[in-house]
Amino acid sequence: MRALKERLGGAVKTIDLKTGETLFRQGDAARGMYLLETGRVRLVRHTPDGHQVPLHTVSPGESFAEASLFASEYHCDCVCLAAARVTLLPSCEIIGLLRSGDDAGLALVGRLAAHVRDLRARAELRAIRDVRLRLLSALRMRMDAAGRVRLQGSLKALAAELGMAHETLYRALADLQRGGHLGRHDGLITIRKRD
Amino acid sequence: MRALKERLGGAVKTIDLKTGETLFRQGDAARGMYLLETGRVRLVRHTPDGHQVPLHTVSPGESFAEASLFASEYHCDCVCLAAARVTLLPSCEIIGLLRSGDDAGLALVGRLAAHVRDLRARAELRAIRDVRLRLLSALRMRMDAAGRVRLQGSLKALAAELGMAHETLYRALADLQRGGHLGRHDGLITIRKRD
DNA sequence: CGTCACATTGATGCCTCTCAAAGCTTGTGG
DNA sequence: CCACAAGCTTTGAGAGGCATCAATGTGACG
Repeated sequence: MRALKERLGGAVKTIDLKTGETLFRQGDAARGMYLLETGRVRLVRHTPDGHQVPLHTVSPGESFAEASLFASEYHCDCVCLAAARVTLLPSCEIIGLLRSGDDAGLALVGRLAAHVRDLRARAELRAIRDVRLRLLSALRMRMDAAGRVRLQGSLKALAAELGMAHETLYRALADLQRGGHLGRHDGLITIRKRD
Repeated sequence: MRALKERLGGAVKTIDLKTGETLFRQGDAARGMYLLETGRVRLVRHTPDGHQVPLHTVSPGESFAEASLFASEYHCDCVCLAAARVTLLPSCEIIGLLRSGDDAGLALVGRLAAHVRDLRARAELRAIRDVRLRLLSALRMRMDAAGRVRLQGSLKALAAELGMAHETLYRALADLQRGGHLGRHDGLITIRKRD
């Protein structure tokens, strides 16, 4: 990501957004893809009858609007949820990079492919109905070889990511602990092996 | 798509599948991406608790398993829904094409980007808890300018895609119809405008 | 004409959301 | 150094919604 930005050098452009501001609208000519440096933005699509369909909420460090690299116009609105700084990577520069066969371009393709895999993994996780199994699967995906998980953020944030109420997550965690599936010690979760 | 195949020339390989056959399974060594010539195949992941997560249903002319280009093994199953003919495009050939900056490689990147967009849209849909709203949003995303939706597959398949029991979808559809949100006539669904 | 998959509706039970309250941790300001 | 606020963690009780089981109707297809 950084490499891509550096490779493009002066062609990138930094934009600051205030809460509620719109970066681009559905139908606007596509200028390129973006990197979210700080803050939070949301991609929203409008249906013909005026309703809104939220597509994605972007967190810092993520790229977004990659699909617009190959489109003539944006297919959704991008609105700012919390004061943000974004970097614009112009389509033509990116495409030039790809056309040149530059490694940074190849790396971008790899990231896109990884993105697809990651999104599919999340879809799988969310499809698990039972919250205990869902939580356990999520933890298994994050654990090291010894079965230990050190959570990055709060349990509450994890609950939101897994699509459950935070109370439900606490209860599920307690249940799994009672059932001997995992142990907890000051923020470190240890997952017991199962067959 | 055709361009990609022609560019690779003799490196491609044609495979015929019967209904129910499996092209590859989760964990198989990745050989490359595929092009669906005729028929229909589906990408499916299996969750630990035995549920299926349909990731994507491929129609003729589409490419699939692009993400496996940069992975050592496939991360989902590919099963044949209707007798199909597919073309295998080996990873190493494709990567060579990308490195050369060929237009066909560029088009591939565009498809990957579109895939990301599609998966995000699905994720956002599944995040809607109320089944009626979820169904309505899904229909809104598929309707034309006049608010009409002609479903591709069965309602049962749509239910699986939206992550709900098929009975629940029928009931939700009936509810929405009773509430005047939509109308149905021999397979065609018309969505009423709302303020 | 039988079989199979989809479509539809009913009844029931459980799981998760929601509201509520209390303990715990962290940070901040007086 | 204390007191207070704010956010996370945890547990309880209740209500509602969706999955599940079950049964029937329907259309396609061989």
